[in-house]
Amino acid sequence: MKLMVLDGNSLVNRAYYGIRPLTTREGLYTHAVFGFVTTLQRLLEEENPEALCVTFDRREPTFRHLEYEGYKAQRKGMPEELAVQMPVLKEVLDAMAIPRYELAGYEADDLIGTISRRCEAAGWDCVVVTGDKDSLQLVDEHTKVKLVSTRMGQTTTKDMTEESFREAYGFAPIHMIDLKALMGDASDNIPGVPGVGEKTAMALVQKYESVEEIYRLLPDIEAKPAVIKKLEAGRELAELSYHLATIITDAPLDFSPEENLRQPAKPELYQIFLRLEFTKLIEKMGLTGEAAPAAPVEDAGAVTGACESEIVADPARAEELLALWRQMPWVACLALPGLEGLCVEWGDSEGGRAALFLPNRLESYNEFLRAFFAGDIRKASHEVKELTRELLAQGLPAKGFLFDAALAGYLLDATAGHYDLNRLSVSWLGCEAPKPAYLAEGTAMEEDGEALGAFMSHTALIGALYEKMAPRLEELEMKELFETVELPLCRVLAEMELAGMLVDAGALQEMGETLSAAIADLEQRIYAHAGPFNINSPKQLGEVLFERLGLPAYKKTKTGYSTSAEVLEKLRFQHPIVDEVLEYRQYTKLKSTYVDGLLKVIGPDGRVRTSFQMTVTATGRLSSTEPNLQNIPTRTELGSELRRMFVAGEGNVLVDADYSQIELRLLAHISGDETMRDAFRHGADIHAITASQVFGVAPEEVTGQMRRAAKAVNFGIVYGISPFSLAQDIGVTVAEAKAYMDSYFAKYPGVKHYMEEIVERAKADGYVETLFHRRRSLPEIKSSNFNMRSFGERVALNMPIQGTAADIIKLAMVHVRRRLLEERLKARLIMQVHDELIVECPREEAEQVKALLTEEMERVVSLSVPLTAEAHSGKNWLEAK
DNA sequence: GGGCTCACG
DNA sequence: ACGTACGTGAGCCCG
Repeated sequence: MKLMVLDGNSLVNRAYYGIRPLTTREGLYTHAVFGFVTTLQRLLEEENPEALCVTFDRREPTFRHLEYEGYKAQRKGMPEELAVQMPVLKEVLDAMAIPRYELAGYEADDLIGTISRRCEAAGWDCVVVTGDKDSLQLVDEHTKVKLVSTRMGQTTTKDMTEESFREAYGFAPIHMIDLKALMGDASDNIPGVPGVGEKTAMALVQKYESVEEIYRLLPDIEAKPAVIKKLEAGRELAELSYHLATIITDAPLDFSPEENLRQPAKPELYQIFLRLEFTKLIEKMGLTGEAAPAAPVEDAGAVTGACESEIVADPARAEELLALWRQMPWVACLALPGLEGLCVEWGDSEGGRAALFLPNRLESYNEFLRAFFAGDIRKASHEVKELTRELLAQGLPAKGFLFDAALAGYLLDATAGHYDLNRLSVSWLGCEAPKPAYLAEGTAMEEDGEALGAFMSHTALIGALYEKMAPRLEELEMKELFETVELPLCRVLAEMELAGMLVDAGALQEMGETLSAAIADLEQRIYAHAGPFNINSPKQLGEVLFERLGLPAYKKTKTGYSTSAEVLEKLRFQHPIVDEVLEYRQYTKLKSTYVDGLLKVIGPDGRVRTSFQMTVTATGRLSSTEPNLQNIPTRTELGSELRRMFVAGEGNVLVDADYSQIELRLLAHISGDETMRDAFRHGADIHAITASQVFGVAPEEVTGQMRRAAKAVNFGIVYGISPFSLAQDIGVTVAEAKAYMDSYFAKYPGVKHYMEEIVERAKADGYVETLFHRRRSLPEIKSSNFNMRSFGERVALNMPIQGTAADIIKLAMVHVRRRLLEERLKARLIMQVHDELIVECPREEAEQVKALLTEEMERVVSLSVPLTAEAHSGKNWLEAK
């Protein structure tokens, strides 16, 4: 029989510091609990013990504090963000039916010592799990210690048995106490012998095993005279430390191993995990809600109100309802994929009402949709961009949306990650949405009561969400952003997605063949140096470069040598294989990601259609998937050839317009720095100006080198760079980089002031926002963890700038679309790449479109510096740049 | 599925 | 001393 005992305090600390915050709802910290539970799951799989328990420290002083007032004196209390998670963790453990032990006057360690000895007495084996090496003294024939460590977000465990301990340390585990008695322990403030460090202590214990023995033989031991002197002087402290370092094994604990046999989790675990939004864990552990007793959260019906429902089969009834809805302030609606059904929900004096429309039940289904989406009925829905795309694809109108629950969820918490109806309902309504049975494969809605019910409940939830979220949007001053930017953008993006970009498949194919030949050639040349291996495998490549060929390895990753371009660049002149690998990498990237990747998704009409994601980025930018058209190469000449493959249709051209230096202009505007503002007002080359300022030379004396460095500083500032990273980026020493930054801040004091102020404000408010009030909450900025806090500070600097730029181009897109329609142009927006818009239009419209684009882009907002855009046209994307 | 690498703004 | 730039998505390897 085997019992596993966890050091609760030690493990929760590892979990807290080990992983990045996964905040669920604003201000609710859960990641340490999450980390603890995932680690526990893994440990259980690994060890599969029959019994399990957890021990915790108590706040009360222990004998160690009483006997030595310095004990753990310098140790700071638990950070607030962790402290608030402790009761949650205990609640989770209780729900998992895992016994936990704590005892006033004893540390978790002492309870573990006691438990391990009781196990042994009962003939059980014991596995101690902790991150603390102190417990190693408990290791013996029946007790092993699993040491948990967290590096770079990765949790690893190391088993220490009697044997492996002896191998690592060269003495028996029990003498860990002696080691600590000699060398002390800074983290617990145990003194040890002054002047004796780890090395000396190790050597002594390896030779003499115990403190007692050392002092018995003193002064005739094998050690330097100085050491012997120190030992003599430090005898009392060594004995005290020995006492402090000894883990208690006979605490008066009410414990016997059989009471800790593993038991199934209690049903409330599901509810707790749901509340904490541990959806992954719910899935992994196979928890279900059915097992839950009277739920602490309400069910959807209670929130959305009882619902009277009908399936509408009579065209006259449909007309009647349409007329009714036109009179109402709003209704909620949800469509099935492919518009294979529509549910509409509204409220009257009786309560909730729902009507269901299905193509095979209502003869006039299509006409009904046409009327419903014509624009005179105000609709709240979910994922309006997707719905709009379906409607437009079927030639139907898509007007009159006043709310999108997913978009609202995103604006209210841009880092939540997912905005499906269940998540939103849990966060905003405190209820669970039924499983979307209507999305199951092969569901015939009419016969499937469960599917119908879920579909209607979901529609009702949209209404409830609207009522809950709309006031909140208003409170946070995001109503305008929502109504004038995000919602109208759904239509713009849906049209862009449907339009797609025309790709010259033949030319792309040809480029692929050229690349294949070059790749094959490089492959042979690389093999000639090193024999055949998989060049695409960083592991194999690392072995070849750094072991077989003996090149110096500058950098390591978690799993081995780094073979990144950054590392290879440094090795270029040491072996010809390096350049070949770099070239090979470049070609294979182009071939597999772009040539093959794009060829795979070209539609029958020769066009590729991306999906724009509106709810992904933390800053408000869009993202592009399947395929990602926002990362088509441009930085290298060969790569930019790919842009030649994106062409305009017959008789058309592409017009490409991009904002010039939008982020730096926003920095100038937001920070109010006069020097930077003046530079932009005078239309100067900002990087050259910065260079002349930073390096203290006349503008005409700025060299290319200086301008490059200044450009890197300019960009770096926007990201909250450190001198170290700037040095890395531009290849100077850290001191030089620091000097550049210092003179930068001296020349642009407004920028420096902004950086300090925004961080301070973010700390006070817990969030940052853009000029248009788009918000990102920043719980990490108050963290006591240096890395987490630093990350928060950089985000605080960057988000208002990147996010405002995103707001601006989104608004420009809405305006551009409107103008193109107003001016009755055939031109259509087809692409957006963060600061760049692409329009496809008949050749004759090109000049007008260029003017229209720059005009609309520039007049979105009036800043204290000019906001400028430039437009070009051409037969393909490369030419239009 | 996570890690590495690399493409973009 | 810490560990070292913001925001993304995709392909490949490997366990």
